Amino acid sequence: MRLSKKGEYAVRALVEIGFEAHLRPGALIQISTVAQRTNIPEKFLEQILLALRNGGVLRSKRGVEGGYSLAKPAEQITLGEVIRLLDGPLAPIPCVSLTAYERCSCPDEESCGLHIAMKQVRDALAGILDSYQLSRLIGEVRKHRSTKTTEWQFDI
Amino acid sequence: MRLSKKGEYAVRALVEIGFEAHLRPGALIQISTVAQRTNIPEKFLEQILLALRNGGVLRSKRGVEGGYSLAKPAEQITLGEVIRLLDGPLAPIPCVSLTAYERCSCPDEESCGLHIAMKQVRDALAGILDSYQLSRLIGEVRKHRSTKTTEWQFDI
DNA sequence: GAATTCTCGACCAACCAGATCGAGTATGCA
DNA sequence: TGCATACTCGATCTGGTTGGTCGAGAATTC
Repeated sequence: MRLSKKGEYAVRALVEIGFEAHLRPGALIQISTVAQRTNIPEKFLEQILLALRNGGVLRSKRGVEGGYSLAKPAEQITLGEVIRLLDGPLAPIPCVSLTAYERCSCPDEESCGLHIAMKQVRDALAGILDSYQLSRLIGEVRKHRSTKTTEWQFDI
Repeated sequence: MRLSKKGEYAVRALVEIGFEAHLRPGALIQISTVAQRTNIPEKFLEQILLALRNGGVLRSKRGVEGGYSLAKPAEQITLGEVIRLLDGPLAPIPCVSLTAYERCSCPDEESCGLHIAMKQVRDALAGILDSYQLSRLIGEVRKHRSTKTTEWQFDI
């Protein structure tokens, strides 16, 4: 039931990017900067941000003064969306997945105990992750970092 | 967020063994029989049942007329226990695991958004799986199979 | 046109999942 | 005792995934 490094890094990077967006609205932030601040291997992070971009979570600009920024408000980005983008479906087994359903070997799904249990798990997982907004994570970090730099604390 | 084949097979096999226990209380059932009925590769199933035995879920007897049976009542066996035995901790990342905690790279866990979110996921997962009894799964199967053979239907 | 920064495909080592094999050991029975 | 039955257990194999790196290319700005 593990979250991959990709998934983990994606969330951490997004928090960093979202945090920056809050400090300097509209600004772009470079891969290298994010990599430094989060301690994620730069070239690996590159792949991750690209996936997020292709998934519509980030927006990018090339060339001098280029970089990444959120493609939509942090309230509209959920952990579920991000994790699915990098780790695939949330469902523990394919036969209970809505997005990537695949028939399993049991003779009858309706009466398969495992199926019923895993459906519950999938629903719980989706329930939590799909309603967990990026803005919430950022808020958490802000609360913490604000003990050092308080100047932008008022405006949220 | 996948459940491994081992975990899946373990549950399916336990349902079969538990079902048998209900039909013929106290009886033993052989690996080969379970393998046939569940369509799980026999030698692979062997490993799984062994792990379940070492984990205290199954009891075994060698030699002629040997086999496996539940080591305790089906009400006392939970999906959580079984899955942990074969797939390890339920927690999506080690830094929120109670049973296999490991510090992660973030500077402060209390203020790490990912940490907070994943803790919720872990709790939800454990909440569902640790209260899901094997007997419930068996009941489900009984309900279904009883449409064909009804003779033992009364006694539960 | 040169510096910067994202894009993208190829590559790689390590690890793990899923599965198989074969020898070993305990047990019951003739 | 000897043999058949079944679990035990370590070794091995294959392919795929994970986590990560490299290098050339394309867009953008100055």
